Amino acid sequence: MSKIRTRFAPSPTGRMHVGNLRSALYEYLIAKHDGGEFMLRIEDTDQERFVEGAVDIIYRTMEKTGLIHDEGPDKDGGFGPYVQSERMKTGIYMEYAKQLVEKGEAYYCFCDKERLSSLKSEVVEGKEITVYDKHCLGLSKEEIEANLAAGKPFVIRQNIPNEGTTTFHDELYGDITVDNAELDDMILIKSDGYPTYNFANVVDDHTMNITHVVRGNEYLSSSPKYQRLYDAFGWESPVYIHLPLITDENHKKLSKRSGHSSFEDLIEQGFITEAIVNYIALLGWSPEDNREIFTLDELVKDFDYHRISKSPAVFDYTKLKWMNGEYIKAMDFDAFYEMAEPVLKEVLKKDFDLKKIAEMVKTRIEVFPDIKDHVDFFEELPEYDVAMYTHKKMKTDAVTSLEVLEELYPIFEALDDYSNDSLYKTLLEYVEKKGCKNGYAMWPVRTAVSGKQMTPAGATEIMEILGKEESLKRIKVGINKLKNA
RNA sequence: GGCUCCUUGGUCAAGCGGUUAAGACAUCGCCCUUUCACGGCGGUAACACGGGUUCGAUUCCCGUAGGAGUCACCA
Repeated sequence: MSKIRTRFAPSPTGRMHVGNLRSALYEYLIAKHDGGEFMLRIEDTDQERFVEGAVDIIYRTMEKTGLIHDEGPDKDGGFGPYVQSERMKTGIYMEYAKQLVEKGEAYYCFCDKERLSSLKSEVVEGKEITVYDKHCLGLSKEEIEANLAAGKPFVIRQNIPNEGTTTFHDELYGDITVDNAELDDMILIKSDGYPTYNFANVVDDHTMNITHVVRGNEYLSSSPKYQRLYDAFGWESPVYIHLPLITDENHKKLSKRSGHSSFEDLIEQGFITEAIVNYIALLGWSPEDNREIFTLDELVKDFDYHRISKSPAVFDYTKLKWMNGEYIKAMDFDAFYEMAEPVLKEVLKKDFDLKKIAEMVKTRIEVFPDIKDHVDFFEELPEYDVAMYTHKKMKTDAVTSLEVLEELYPIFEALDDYSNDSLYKTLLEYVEKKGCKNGYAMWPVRTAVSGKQMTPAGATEIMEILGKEESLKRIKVGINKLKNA
């Protein structure tokens, strides 16, 4: 068998949807696992939905995620042009459409919007469902010529018989058969001369030698029509691989409303590219072993498309966050700091040792914005409740937070070396003298000095960062709080 | 509504006729500790239902139910 060739064929309409990104990933993986070729084709046949700059988003995302194409608009591999609007200028689509007309597999249609909307239609769940009545199929050659000569706008429709069935084969779903009567005569060429996605897709996949057509499950129901097109042309059909849908927590197709439906959304929310790629690879596919953390190269090596699942997968934001956390923990410190620094600077305006703080926080966050909540107390002591001084494990009242803080205050006041080592030593000495467990001293100090339930470091580490003056000030605040309680 | 697809814990999922039905996230508990967090250990939790086929069904077949997708001069 010849080399596998897959393609990613997005339309430039905005951000990169995670469903699209996963399609691109799988298309890349399927080709690369087999040493094949991965191609990028821009499907911009919809003039109205075209968004300025969207093509750049596509390039940028592909490069960032490492899904490097072998051929594309910017990399000619001999099958160009790779942009459909440019391909159209070569006349390819019209040419093939006319071929179909010759064969009786397609026909000109001059029906206008009014007639179309007067067709028997049914409204189901707010959607209008109309089936074209083949009205123009009955036009004589003369009538067609006359209409064309008169410059009457037209479309070209696929001619699907009302009888019989059509079957196509999907690698994952097997043979799927539908009654032809279910299939509408879809438009191949629009009145503006552009091909529809449906038609351009088939023509391009064939003329660009695509061997494996990998796409979302939402195309499953229109695939029989595409199959008929291949058959009508007498072309060998490609291997079809339809991917299970990615849904939101309500099991509906992931939409923009979810707030994390695009790659850009996720990047803005502080996720790492590698983690995103890794996570979506596992939405609909699993390896033979139990591994979950994969680099792109490792995925290429392990990816067997026969293991792609058929049922839809919920996009689990929580698990993505966990995975992102794993990636952050595995990052080397310099790379981490580079990404953490801007976030730290957002909340920390005073003169702190940011690197030290970054180190504290590295193993505790899942996404970068988490940093803020972990470190904001350094900047300013938050309002906190005295109740935080009572710890559930400190049942005994033998040693109270108040007495600890009051006794410790003068000790810390007398201390000049505010390094963590020195502070810690001092605290331990106190504990020993006092004859209580470490926690009875550590807990109130940490609380006083941070005002937080949860901190990225222990009491003395925090004091070191804060410095003597601020530390004492905060302990004083704590003492007052406890006195007034 | 027609058509098509899907159905293992809350979520991702392994399983492909015989298993104590993996693992991960989440959740809960315990341990550790500068008594939080991080980390370690453990627990709770699933084969949608009903018929077949079979010595034996989570696994194969058929129904039912539920869910989803699709039905554009959008892709």
